[in-house]
Amino acid sequence: MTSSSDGTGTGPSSAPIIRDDLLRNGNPRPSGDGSTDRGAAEGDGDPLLEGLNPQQLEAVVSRTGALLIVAGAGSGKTRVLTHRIASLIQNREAWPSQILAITFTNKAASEMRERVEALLGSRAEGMWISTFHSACVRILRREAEKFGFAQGFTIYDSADSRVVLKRIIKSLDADVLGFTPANASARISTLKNELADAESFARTANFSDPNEAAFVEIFRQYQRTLRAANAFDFDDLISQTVFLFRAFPDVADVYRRRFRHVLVDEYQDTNHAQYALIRELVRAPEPDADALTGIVRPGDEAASLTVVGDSDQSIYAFRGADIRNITEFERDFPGAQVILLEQNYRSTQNILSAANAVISNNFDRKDKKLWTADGDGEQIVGYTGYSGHDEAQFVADEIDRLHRDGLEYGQVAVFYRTNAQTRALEEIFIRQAIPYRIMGGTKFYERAEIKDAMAYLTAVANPADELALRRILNTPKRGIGPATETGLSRFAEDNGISFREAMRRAADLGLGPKVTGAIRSLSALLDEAAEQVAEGKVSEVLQHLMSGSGLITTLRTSRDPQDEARAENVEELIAVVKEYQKNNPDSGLIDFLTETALVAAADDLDDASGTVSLMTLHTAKGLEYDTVFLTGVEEDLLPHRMSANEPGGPAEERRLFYVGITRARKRLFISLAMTRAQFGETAVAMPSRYLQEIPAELIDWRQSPGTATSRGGTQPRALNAQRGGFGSSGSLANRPLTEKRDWPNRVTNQVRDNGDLELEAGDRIEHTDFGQGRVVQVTGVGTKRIAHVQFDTAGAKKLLIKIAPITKL
DNA sequence: TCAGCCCCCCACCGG
DNA sequence: GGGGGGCTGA
Repeated sequence: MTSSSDGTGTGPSSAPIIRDDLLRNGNPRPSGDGSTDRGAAEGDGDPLLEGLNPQQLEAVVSRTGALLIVAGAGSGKTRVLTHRIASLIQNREAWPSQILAITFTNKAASEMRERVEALLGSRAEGMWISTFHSACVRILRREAEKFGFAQGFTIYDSADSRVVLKRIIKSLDADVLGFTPANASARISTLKNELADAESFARTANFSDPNEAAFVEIFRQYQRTLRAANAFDFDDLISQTVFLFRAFPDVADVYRRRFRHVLVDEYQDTNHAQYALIRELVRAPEPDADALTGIVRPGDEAASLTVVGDSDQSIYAFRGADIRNITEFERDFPGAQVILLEQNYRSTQNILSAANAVISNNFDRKDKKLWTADGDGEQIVGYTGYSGHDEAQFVADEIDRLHRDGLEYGQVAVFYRTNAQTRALEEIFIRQAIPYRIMGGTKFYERAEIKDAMAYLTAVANPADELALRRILNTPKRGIGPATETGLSRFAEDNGISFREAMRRAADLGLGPKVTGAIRSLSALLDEAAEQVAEGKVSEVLQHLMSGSGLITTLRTSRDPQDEARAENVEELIAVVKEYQKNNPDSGLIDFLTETALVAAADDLDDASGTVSLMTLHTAKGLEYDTVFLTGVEEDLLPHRMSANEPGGPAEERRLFYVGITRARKRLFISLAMTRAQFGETAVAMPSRYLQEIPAELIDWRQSPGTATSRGGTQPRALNAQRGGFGSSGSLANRPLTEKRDWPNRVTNQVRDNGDLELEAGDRIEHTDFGQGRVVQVTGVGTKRIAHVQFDTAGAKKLLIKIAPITKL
């Protein structure tokens, strides 16, 4: 049992300002009885409680040990969470360091942090607001040495895992059994999400099945390789933290005592490993009695747990999310309080009606209808382009129009199902001079040249990482081929030394003088860099590695025209490092590597307010924008072809569509294309089945998919049967459209190098896609000059002069 | 033994 | 469109 605060020791638990009764788990607050019928008057005078509806207020002030907030889209969930955190701090019920708030995406984490900081100012420091993965890395880095890893362990991304698996599969000839790096990786990932490891799996495996026997061996070797490389993959970060807590209860207790308030966002998306981690964290620590006084200190009870979720927004089944975690919360945590937030404060009624109509097609759900008191708003706008580029052009034109009417670019988001769809959007946006930023994509860090540069840093930070060493061994080309690589590897094995040590002893391998010299100078470069690390400056280390290795120089002098851009990317990485260092003066090389491994893009380093945000529907969850473009609403994309035939697939894809719709505050655009490029080829696309689930009167089709038939002609286009088909506001209804020439407003993705073409107001130009027009105005300088053109038939457009496919007449 | 070239095969979503 | 594997020429 908890005694009263003694007020003498150190640490928050002894601070007199902490209200002991409130730290106690499960105790009612002095001022309340836990009923949801709490008058708003209670919030009077406290800015943190003002303007909350009764349910939101209860969710902020409730202090039961376990709290589930069922929050429909736009119901003020983030507001409730951030105010709840802020009120804990403000009322001195907790120190910031006692708060652990977990989200799924980096974007959501930085958003929550910003909002808490806005409420509290600098008092938010010391709070852990992070993704599951970053929280686990922080714990693992501190405790790594307790279980045989060095503190500077590497985090392998999925591509790294596949390289390892590829080698293993090849060495075992397991490819004949149907193993590929991708499927083996997926299988291992699924197991790790269930907290299985190679040995526990082996215990239940059926070894008479050659496939299963081979898989056990692959799994074992994979895990052995990672351990030898002092590396964790993404799934390990969670599962190993759970194993750590279970194996070392005293270590777990440190975190259990520290985090008195654990809050989990998007709880419906937790998988078993994440669930287990939460359970471990909110378990009561062993009593920590003061040996001298015998006083048991407060904080020895289980931490309070707040989870927020909405089963209609569960979209991560593909990585093991288990909806039961939320549906069975009350059984898991007896005495838990449940609060429902249903009123929507984000979207117009038209948008909500569309969302309600769509999601009601999912069975097995508790009926729930979002509603707003704010009115119908504008109709949803629909558009069908001939191709992905036409669709992108429509999006660009609408953004341009809205921007001219005063809407900030930062208030606009474009969503899509797959990252591949960004290409067409980017090509058109660049040509149309629309500032955009791709959120959440890992693209930059997935580029080969960036991975190369990062591998140099990794090799310095974690010399055990053979994968990183092999990657840079012959990058740039220095005449060290596969034979030499294998030779080094064998030499290391034969002599019981690391690959890195084998490089130092290259002279003993009996290789040619040229190759030996190449290995030794690389080895020396890495040694120099390692010494430099101790002095601090990560950017200098990277610059030294880049100039010493000649990576940038090689790219600059290459004959391949694309290498120039690659060199610039590496330069940009150096700039990123410098920027990182400026913002995090106390952070070292390992911190930087962790950050880049876990934080998809450098997107929270920059303020994106002046740019349109492009992201996948998955990244969009939890965010909101004034204006939303939901693109590629086609069969095979949404639902995606990989999900359409899986059990639960179409329902999950519908939730994804629902998530996208409910992000919009005022304006929602839904678009699709008749044809879509994939594999570099163009295929016919059909409207998504979900489109017909939106009541026809809610959508204003600027250009309807109508009754156009697919090229195969065996099926009418999916939608015309319902509700009399699409509105015929577009001129295309009831007219088969199979030929591109029948389709108006079609654009290409052509660009042209216009060099230093000079344009001024009044000039006439001709554009490949838009025909003739008159230049109204020219803005910007140099390569960023933009022509504002009034086309004779295509309307007003902005064009980036340098690359637009235009000629001066 | 290595570099260059061609061809094939692929591809959902995130940390 | 692009990365990786396999083949060929030096």
